[in-house]
Amino acid sequence: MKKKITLKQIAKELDVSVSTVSKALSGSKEISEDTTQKIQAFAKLYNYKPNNIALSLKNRKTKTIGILIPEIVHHFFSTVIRGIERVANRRGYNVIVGLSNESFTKEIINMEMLANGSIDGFILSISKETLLKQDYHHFHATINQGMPIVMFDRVVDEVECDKVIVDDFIGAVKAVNKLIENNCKNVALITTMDYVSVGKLRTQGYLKAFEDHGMEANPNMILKIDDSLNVENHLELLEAEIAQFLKSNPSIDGLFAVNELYAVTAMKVAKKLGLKVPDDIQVIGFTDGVLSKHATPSLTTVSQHGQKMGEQAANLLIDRLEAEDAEGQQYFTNNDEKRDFIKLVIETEIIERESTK
Amino acid sequence: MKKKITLKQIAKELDVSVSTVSKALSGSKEISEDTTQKIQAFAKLYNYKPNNIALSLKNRKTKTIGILIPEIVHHFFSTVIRGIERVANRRGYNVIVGLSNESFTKEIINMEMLANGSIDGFILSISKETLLKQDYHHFHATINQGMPIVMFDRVVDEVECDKVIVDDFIGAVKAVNKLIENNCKNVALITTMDYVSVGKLRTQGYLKAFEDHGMEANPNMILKIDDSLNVENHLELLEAEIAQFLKSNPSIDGLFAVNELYAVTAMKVAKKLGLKVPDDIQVIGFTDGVLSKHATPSLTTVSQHGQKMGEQAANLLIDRLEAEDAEGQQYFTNNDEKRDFIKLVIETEIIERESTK
DNA sequence: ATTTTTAACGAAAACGTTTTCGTGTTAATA
DNA sequence: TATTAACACGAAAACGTTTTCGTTAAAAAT
Repeated sequence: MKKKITLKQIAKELDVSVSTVSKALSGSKEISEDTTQKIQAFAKLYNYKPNNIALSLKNRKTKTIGILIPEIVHHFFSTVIRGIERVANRRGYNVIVGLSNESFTKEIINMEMLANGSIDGFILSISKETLLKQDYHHFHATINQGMPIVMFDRVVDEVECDKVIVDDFIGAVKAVNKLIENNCKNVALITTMDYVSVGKLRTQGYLKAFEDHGMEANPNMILKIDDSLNVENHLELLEAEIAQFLKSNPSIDGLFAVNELYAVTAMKVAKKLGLKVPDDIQVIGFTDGVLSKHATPSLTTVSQHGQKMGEQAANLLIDRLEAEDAEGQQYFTNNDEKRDFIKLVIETEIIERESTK
Repeated sequence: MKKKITLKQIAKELDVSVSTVSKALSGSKEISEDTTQKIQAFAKLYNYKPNNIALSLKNRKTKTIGILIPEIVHHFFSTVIRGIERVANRRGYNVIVGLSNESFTKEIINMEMLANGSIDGFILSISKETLLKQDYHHFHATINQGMPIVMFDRVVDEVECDKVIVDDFIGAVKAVNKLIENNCKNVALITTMDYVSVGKLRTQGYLKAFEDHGMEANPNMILKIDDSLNVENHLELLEAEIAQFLKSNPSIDGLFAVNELYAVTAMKVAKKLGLKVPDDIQVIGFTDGVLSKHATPSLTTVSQHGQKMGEQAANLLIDRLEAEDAEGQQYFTNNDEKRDFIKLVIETEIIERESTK
């Protein structure tokens, strides 16, 4: 068991100083060719690699970025992570993951755990509980400590930072427009409670589409699901609620759901009620995940391009980190002139499949 | 923008030495009550938190564990991560994630990137390409450097380390047994190429079940999919292959697939061919993911308990890390008496749904 | 009154790097 | 020959901690 070798050990072994070894390895021409060769050979032989922690301490930057998301067993979030990891890796960064589990407290604990030097910046999506409480002090606190944050998907105006979101509003408009143009006379909506910002926006998009067509939305055609109780484990409840909804609104011939689970479940329920998809009822969901792709019939969805979101978020963060860097060199500044924060909007795209005509 | 405060700054501010501050904060009774109080108050006021990197360097351990998996947009792997994160967090560890993307090279790069001090140990699942190449030198190398590895799911005998796997073999046997006992006369198998160890084991389980029932397996009833080309993006190909398979074997009335995608796709194809599930053909998959749960009909599957695997893996790793620790204290040893490596087997469980009778 | 103990604190090393600034030797210049 | 320049290297500081070992002054014991 050969423990990793350090500069000091190389130095002792070769009877030179630590500084000489360091310089030789970085190819400084301060060191003679002979010694350089000797040292490099030795280092290669013992597979020397500089210790990351020591470098982090010295450089006061860790080259790792922290991801903080509500849940990882979730197609959308995992695609975002994949996107982040991709550009992070390409740009020489590592990625450390924290899970809030939709809990306010766990979000805070995780942030504090990571904010103490372990990472250079955050990429996060706010937990539902935090959204509900509207308590954002922990975000402000870490930003004030000089640690940049990039928020994605579930963002909030109260926090000043870079953001990357999907145009939930327009996406919803497009989806509902499509249904209306496909000759649906009664387009219903299945959505979440309003405190989840994205649910709210998608609902507004639904309403806007009606308005654009000079139609009036019927409140009875809107089903709000309370997903405070974990839906995944209470599928029957969800199904029952949707069945009830569909039965009491038999005229529904088009359906827009704010996530794919609702959409797929609705299709399932519709089929059980003897409705044909898409002949009797057309369905569009939001979030293009596995379910949409593999459902029967496969589901037309509004794609969020999670991976792209992740990539953009990572680029935003790293850009800012490296800008700070360069800046710090020049004038050691407390320039409080508010730097502009960027809000990137990723365009949605409707992926047409079998659940619409 | 208040940058994080350090011991040194506190010391200067309060006109004491750094050591005094450190001791006071840790409640050492070497320091008088007065000064302790003063220092603690000041520290709390400025929200002092020790710098993790500095601690890591000093203690020569980072309290973070590295996860290296082939893919993250994958229900099984993300449940495993969730499990790891759960116990890691509970036991005071962080989690850093690397993605190999099923690539041998990326696996190596990622390992090297993390092995240089960033983490205390690995939890990983081997990439397909590595499995194919059968080149495990990078695992041996990092183990030799004294960094423990725990492998899960895709493991390999050639590497000596802790492992946690699912009883793929028995799981498959159970599944096929169930089909046979449900009166299927011709149970088919859809599997992967043999180099993916789990696919191989599940195939063997299929064969064993036949043997147990005194039946002979028919090679024509086994479809081996070459998933070297990314199946997710070539769904039509997969469907075509399965359709061809089902058509040329019309007697099939039971089907076991080594993953849920194959199973769900097979159900889809079967339905298109006019077969009723489960009346004409019963289907069981492996891996209990979203697809299984939400397919219509919902899919009976062999559950792998990914979260549990993750939890166990994390516990194994941390146990070993902390054992090393305690040991290192006592005798500064190169005790090469081989420490026993543990291989945990997580029991599978058949989750019955609508695709079987 | 002298020695010993105790209390309260500080100096310095160590973890593994990089980098700045010397410093001594040799070679080139005046 | 005396001065300067170039070369090759080492010492030390710094990043932020913790911990060991002094050290000083006061309190206790002799």
